[in-house]
Amino acid sequence: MGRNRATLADVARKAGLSKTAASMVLNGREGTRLSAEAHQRVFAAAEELGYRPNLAARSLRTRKTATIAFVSDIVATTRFAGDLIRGALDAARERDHVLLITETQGDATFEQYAIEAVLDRQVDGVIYAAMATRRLAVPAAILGGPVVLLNATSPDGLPSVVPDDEGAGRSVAAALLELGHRDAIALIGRNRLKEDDPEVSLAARARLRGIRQTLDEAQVSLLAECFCTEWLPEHGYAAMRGLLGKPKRPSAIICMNDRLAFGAYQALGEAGLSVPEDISVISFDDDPIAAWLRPSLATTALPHEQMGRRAVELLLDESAAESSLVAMPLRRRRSLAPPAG
Amino acid sequence: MGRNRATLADVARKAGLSKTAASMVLNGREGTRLSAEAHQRVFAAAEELGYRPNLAARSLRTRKTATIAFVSDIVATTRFAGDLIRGALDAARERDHVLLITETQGDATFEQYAIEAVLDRQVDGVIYAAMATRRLAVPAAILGGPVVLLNATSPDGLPSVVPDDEGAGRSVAAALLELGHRDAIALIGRNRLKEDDPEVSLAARARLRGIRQTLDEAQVSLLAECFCTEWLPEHGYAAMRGLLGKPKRPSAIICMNDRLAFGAYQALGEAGLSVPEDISVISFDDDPIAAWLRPSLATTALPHEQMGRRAVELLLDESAAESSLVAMPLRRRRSLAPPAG
DNA sequence: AGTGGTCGCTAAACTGATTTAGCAGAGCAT
DNA sequence: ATGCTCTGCTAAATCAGTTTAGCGACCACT
Repeated sequence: MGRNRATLADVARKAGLSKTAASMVLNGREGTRLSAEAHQRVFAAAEELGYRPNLAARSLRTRKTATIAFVSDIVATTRFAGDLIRGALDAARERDHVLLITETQGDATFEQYAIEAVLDRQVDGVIYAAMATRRLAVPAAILGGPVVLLNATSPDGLPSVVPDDEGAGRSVAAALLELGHRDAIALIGRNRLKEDDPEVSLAARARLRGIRQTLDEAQVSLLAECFCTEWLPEHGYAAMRGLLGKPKRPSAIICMNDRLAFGAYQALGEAGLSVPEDISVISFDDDPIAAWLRPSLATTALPHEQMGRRAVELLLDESAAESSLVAMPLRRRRSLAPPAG
Repeated sequence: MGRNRATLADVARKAGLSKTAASMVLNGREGTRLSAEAHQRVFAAAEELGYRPNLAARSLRTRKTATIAFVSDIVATTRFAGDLIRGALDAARERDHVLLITETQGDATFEQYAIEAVLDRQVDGVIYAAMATRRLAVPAAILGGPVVLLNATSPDGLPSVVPDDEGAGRSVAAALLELGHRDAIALIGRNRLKEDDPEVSLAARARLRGIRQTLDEAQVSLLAECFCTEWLPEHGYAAMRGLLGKPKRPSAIICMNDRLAFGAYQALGEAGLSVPEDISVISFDDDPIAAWLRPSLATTALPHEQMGRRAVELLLDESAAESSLVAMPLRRRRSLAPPAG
């Protein structure tokens, strides 16, 4: 891989100058008194030889690698990881950096290994990412350098990038109120564990808070709240069936995520009810299936790609703010309508 | 990030030996005649100082970085990328390597940049991955070192890892024949572009070949074949509606992927037909939605994680074979039943 | 007593960049 | 003529490892 590359010494020789001169010219150093002609010669030589600096040699001296570590708990199990990574990748490229990716799988041994691996490679900074928005403890070892938390917060008050779930909760509730839904709104996806343990999820509580706040302001209270042990389609299905078994049928359903909503759609379909004519449905995440459902599902998007970008910005740009709350835009789709009757 | 780390010189000093001795002991070099006691002292000193080698310095000399580049066309748009990466990540960790990830977005400028970025960092090898199984041309620049194609093949005959789509086609057809379906099997998802241009897809043609081969052997021919411009739910939906409008209703449907099948389910639901009582459905990919559908969808799994692993093995393990075709296991689920009547 | 071999270890070169310290020559003032 | 500053450039040190070449002590053998 890349043997016989021209070295700085080759460039200097070809230009008839010293390595020092070549190095300074190529690095665009200010304040050197090298002649315009010397600049020309160095650039020409570098061009001609196709010179590319050996980054190992450079970072040995400078302790900079133009490399960022992206350490996450779980890469694969969620589709969202891809977007997070892609955003970070883009922003890193714009800043001439590259991403070193490792995964801890939530395992202490792997985490230890991952941290050592990236520190050994002298990365310029670490993005510590969680796949579900949550609070976590950052290993002390990486606190020696710049760290940004992505989709997570920590007790240490490190800079972090998280989605505005509370705002999303407000948007969702407001969208229903706007259409005239009031006393027949039901919620699917309450979950004690997610709501009470910030190390499991910060999203559940924030979404709920946003929903409650907006409904309270309109003096509306929920018709029903269904608890689900997980946020998967089967749980949404079961919850929806439960709701349909009750005397008062809801006019609108808020699901805590799109997968629950998918399950709810299935139950509604079986019961012969139509979305949105009989019941409106709105949700969170903007999983691809939201757009695939019939009718398409209104939801609030987790802007993962933008979050990934933001993390790199916080890490590398001096000017960037300390932390950031990324808005979750509402996607108005076919699953919303005014209440029937 | 990792300043004041102990150096090899520190370890040597503490052990009362030379850097040479320390280096040799720590690298477990055979054939050195260093005493057992010297070994002890070096290990003790390294342990005590928490010594970790500076990889930049090491790779400057050895031209090895224990880093693999994972260059892919598109990371984000498909969920599968995560699994591919995760498999590679795991296998890399087991071999004490780390993954440098870049994305070309199918853009020549970005590709150029990505290639340079990884070559500058002297990666030990490159995994060149495509998100849809296809044929592609590998940039000449990376041919200087080990390269493995992942989910792709190239005219250069480089080692590659691809799923056995033809085998999957056979499994799918065989599963239906086994249940007694014969003259009323329809296919959804024919697509000239995907079938004819290997730079777009290798999967479509291979799947089709597998299906045809198995049906031919049983002297069965397809009842109908629907063409779709894309393999998305809406196209599956439209195709299924088209089929239901014809005089002879199919007893089983083969969809070229799970998203098409999802669309087909929607059309069947609207038409008041049940899967699998009225119509069996089987498909390809094992997208997470396959398990979420009601009834759960039988499909053949793209073993992305295993493919990621395999690519690293081909790249780093001497013993590994040249190329590999990874089996796509059949997932038998609820969407299959014998033909009605 | 001289020679050769093994043992246990080390000095120094080397990788390819950056950076510090400083040199030679020109121009100018005293 | 001497000292001073400025210009344009370079030698050498440095980063932290790996690797080559070889040194001195000791033993055995003739």
